[in-house]
Amino acid sequence: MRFAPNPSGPLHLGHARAAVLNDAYVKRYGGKLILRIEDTDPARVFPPAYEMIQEDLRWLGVEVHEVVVQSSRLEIYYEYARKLIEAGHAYVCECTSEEFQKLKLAKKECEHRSKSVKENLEDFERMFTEYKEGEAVLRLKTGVDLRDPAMRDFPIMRISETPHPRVKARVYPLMNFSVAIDDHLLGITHVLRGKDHIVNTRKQEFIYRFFGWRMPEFIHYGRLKIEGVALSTSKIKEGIEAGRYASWDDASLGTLRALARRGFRSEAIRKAMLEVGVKQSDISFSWKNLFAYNRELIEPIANRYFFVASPVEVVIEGAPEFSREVRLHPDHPERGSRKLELTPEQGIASVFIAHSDYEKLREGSFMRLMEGFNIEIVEKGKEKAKARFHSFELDEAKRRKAPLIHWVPAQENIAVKVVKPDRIESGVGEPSLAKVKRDDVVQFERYGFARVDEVGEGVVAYYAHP
RNA sequence: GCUCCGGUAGUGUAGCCCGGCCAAUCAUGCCGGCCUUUCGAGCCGGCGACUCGGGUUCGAAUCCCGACCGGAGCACCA
Repeated sequence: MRFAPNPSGPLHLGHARAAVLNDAYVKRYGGKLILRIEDTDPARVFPPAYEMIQEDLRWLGVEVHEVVVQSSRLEIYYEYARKLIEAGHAYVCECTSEEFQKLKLAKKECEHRSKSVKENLEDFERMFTEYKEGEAVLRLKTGVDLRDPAMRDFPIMRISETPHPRVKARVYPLMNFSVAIDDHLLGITHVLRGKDHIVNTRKQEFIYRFFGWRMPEFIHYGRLKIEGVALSTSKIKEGIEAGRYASWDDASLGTLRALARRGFRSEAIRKAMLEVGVKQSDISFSWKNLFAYNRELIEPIANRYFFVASPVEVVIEGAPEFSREVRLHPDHPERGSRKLELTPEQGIASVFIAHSDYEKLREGSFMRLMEGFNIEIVEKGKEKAKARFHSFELDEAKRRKAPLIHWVPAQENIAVKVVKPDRIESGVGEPSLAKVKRDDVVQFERYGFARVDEVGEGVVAYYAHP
């Protein structure tokens, strides 16, 4: 089998489906998976992508047995093109695409179709020397009166004068030609790809027939619609150049490296893609499903911390001296604990709570600072509230169905920035966050899971999901 | 317009080829409960679908026809 991306950028969720599914078939039934990089359109080649694609596949756990780069195989395509011309199955056409389209729709042959083999062979060589880009293509003689206009004498070789980063060339095979030649020569027995290739499969069938080759088995799966992310590699590239995205792993992108940066595990992505399968109907991919799979994987490893987004100050009168060890993970005492502390001065201490919690408070509200104690709101201002210490007992809070709210001491805390797909949220985190390391996946209680991306003055975390 | 494909709960999926064991599977989601010092995890319960209309048949999610809806392709991109 094969996975055949364009080297126009790193892999995204759409590629992951093709890669994972092909990999899964190979692992299940035995065989070989070839990574074939299809770089026959010099205009769309992004040089770093050759390496990025392989990195992404390794991350995904896709086992590649062989790597083939099409630009290294141009001579092979030329050779088979000549064979086709010699057999009278192809001709060099000088029509412009508009002219040919008109003829094609009218089921009319163009004047170049009736040239002799000799003339065609000569003209083909001229594509390497004389013709300019757009002046000539090599067409396959499939018939101009075929039912499907798309099938009629489609082109298989063209000229591009855009320099190619890997090779010096000007004549390139078109996708349907190089794919058919390679699939056969590389011994591909099963092709698993998106249904946007169904028409291509029928085109490639002509080439197989002309050479008398046996067709591989084809499986086409439907489109994957993913809410809210840009998947088109060319659009992402534009966005990066225009400054809308910081890089290929910008939190708002659907690239695999963006997901990895946010703390997604490749196993979760594999599972989601395997679950989606190879149905030919289109599907709306739901993030919630992927979140659930990922949560299952990271929940056991993510230590808990308090992070307060958009902090608002609450001043507590009569606050007790308070210090307490709390588990880093409720189910894993062996992982140790973190210390929550509050040191009042003259009976007054101040904490930050999240703006979203603050909004729900009223004067007289009774609430509990998680892992701490119960307080009562005395006075609520716009940006600050006054509260009074009430009691220590958790039971009291439960009995009164008080909200349990996470908090951070106002005097001692760490600046935290959480980068989410749609915005960056700033806030403060508890002092023990000083101990987290880059790449740790943590859970900010009552907020969500995130991966630590940067530690220094403060902490920068990339948000994964709730 | 032309060529081709597909339609099972909010989402994904099993079942369809080989009709009965399907008043339809599993997961996720949502709602509720228990537990828990998270809106997390776990446990328990609930919600929720065969697009519609004909036909064949003793019997249809499954076979046939039509309608409707959705999608893909019709490039000198892959």
